[in-house]
Amino acid sequence: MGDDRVAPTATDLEARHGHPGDLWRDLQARVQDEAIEEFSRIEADWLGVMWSLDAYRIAGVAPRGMGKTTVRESDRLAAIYRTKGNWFATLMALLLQNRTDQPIPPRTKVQGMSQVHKIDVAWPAREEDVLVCAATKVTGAPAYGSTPARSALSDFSNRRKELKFAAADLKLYRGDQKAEIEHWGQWRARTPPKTYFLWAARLRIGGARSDDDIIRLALEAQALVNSYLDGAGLVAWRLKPDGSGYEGVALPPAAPVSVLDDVLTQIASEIRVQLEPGGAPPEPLRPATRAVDVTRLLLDEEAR
DNA sequence: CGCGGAGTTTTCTGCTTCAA
DNA sequence: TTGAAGCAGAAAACTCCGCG
Repeated sequence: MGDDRVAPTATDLEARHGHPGDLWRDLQARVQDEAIEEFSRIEADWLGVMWSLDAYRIAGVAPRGMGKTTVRESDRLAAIYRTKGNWFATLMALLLQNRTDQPIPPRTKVQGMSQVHKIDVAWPAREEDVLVCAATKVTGAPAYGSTPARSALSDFSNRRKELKFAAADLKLYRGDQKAEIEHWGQWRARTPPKTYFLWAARLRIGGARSDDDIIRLALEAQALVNSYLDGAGLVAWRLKPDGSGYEGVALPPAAPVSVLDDVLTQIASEIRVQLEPGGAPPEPLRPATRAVDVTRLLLDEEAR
């Protein structure tokens, strides 16, 4: 994509790279219709969606028929681009639904100790006393215009804090009355919900800035597992050497975290273990007392 | 009681700023 | 140069409310 070339139009982009919204719809339909359970079976499709979306971003063109036309095109494109995280969350929920035969709607509200969280993947599908949670993230973006490529690790410190807070707040919801003095690691391991992190990352290669190293990503994910979470899975991709598309990047054999499908398997088996003999999820356990009266907090906030 | 539109809240990724 | 912190702006989800 030389700078001296005339900027491609939406028609050019669609002919060469497909339409990201259509590709996403097709992928979603395929996962549902074929009851697909493994991400590896659709990884190429996912990379195709990402490739198409990134092509539009690089060209500064908003995909046809997406977003509101009243919004300026650059803003609309940016907003559409930000939805890729929702697409990935939806995809993970669908795969897990197919693996468990349990309804798993994406982005459900779940009550934590101090506030309600919106959790990408939660089971059972209810607001209280959820037993299995997974947060998903999509990070990394190509360079466009004068903006340099964004590293897959950019902003990770913030995302990390959100993940830690959500995990701890959800576990604190039950308001454990035993209040025994015990090691943090033991408490978090035995206190529901189980929490997982599913990370999709576009690795930055070449250019003025340094490459993204998949080992670094894996170490960051592992640090979360060591301190807060029950598992983390990673899928990473990068530009093909000939620039014709994206290719998956394999985790090194000794990598501290797992590939996505391994963690999906882990989550699915955790769900299966907790199912009642009849195939229903256990009844929610309501805390006798809430450590924080959320209603009061909201009122205080509004009264400002 | 259900429907639909308007308004509000939450969440998303990435940009800017600042300091070490 | 790098990373922490805060913010931006739109989409999606949710809530509210009037109406028949």
